[in-house]
Amino acid sequence: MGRPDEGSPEATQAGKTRVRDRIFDTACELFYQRGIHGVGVDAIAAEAGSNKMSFYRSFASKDALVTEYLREQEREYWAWWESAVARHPGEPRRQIEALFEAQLEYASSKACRGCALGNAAVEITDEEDALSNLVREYKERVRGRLHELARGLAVSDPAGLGDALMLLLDGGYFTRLVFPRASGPIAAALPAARALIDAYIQASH
Amino acid sequence: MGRPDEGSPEATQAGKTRVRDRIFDTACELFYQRGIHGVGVDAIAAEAGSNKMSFYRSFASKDALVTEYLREQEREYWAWWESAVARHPGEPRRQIEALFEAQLEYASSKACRGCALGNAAVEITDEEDALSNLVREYKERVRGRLHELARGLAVSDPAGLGDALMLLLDGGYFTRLVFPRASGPIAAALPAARALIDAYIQASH
DNA sequence: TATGTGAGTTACTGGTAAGTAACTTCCGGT
DNA sequence: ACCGGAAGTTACTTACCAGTAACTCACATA
Repeated sequence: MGRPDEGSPEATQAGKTRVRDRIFDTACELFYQRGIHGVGVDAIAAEAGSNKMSFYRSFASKDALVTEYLREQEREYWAWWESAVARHPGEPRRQIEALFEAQLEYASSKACRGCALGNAAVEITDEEDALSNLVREYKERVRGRLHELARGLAVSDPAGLGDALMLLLDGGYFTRLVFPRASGPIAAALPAARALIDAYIQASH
Repeated sequence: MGRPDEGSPEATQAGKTRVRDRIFDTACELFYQRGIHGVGVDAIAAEAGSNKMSFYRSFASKDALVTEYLREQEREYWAWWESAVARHPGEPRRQIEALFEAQLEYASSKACRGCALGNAAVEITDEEDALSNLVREYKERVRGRLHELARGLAVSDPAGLGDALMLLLDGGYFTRLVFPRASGPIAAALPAARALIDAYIQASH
């Protein structure tokens, strides 16, 4: 039945290949596209060419899967961030611009449904929830990184600039849910970021 | 059982007081706080001190209720907008600032859960859906109004400025879901908007 | 007093979702 | 040939949710 290739037959950690991974990848895809509450484990398992029992052999609960999903999204996000930023080491201004360029490029793809973690925050309504904390910590890290980048510029209010950049970034993700591809206001994010940087630099004499 | 007061006993339009309205108000509250998919009609009716049957006497379906909810949210949003803008007629710059001031004030309240319509866009996953169109049209109207305001300023790229302002606004709503009250980046929106306006004006000679 | 209407109550259908039980099948290594 | 584990299958429980049926109650008005 067209099994995918089988790499190392190690029985250690790499042995947990296939089914679990197939299910997980499918879950990530579906959670992102249809929302966490919008897709059940049955649908996930079926879409992965498996079934519910195999699902529960790999995951303790749907909640556990969602947790892993969010962690994976964060991992991918930082990889994306790192790869954008790595092109201009030691040049915070270029790094910020690269982030906005990369965001626009990503937003232009059809599969883009905005920010996975941010979207989750809409669905996760209980603020005491572990998932809520996960999202919160992620957003705080993003904020911290932007503050850091802003601190690399010669501005007197790096926190203000970093926060402003975060608003542009998240505003882009949020509006992308409604405006297809790059037809929405997200296309204005990069020039706005540039203008903001200049303005905050000038305001610092 | 503690019935609320009864005003005009008109049998015309004002006669549809009470239950339907109680249910509707409760629904708006719950949809906003817990999400559209996060609350059932049973819970709404019960919370309104009524029951499911009375609910279905007033609303054709949950979907119909959700539609009305979104329309009501949009109505309230424009009322909010108008009241902020009305304080500075003929002064687009002050009007924009007033919007950001009002947003920050609103975001500082505990009940704030960001943008109701935008949040709905996260939950409504089917782009062909009537609700999707409702949200899309709303966001397009907001964008149009911001373009309009920007056109009132002496800038060569009003669309760019309007879009940038929309990103700040929506970024504020989006991040508000995660950061309590005004502790998040939303506090930086007003100064950033001011800086952007100045920058776009200066860029136009 | 009759009557209609708005509203509450109970109980149901049908569907979907999370999670479990018990069994079978396939396959790789010994 | 045997065994163990990983995966598939069927069927179940429990719970929730949208929507409906049939009935009752309170009451305001003509």
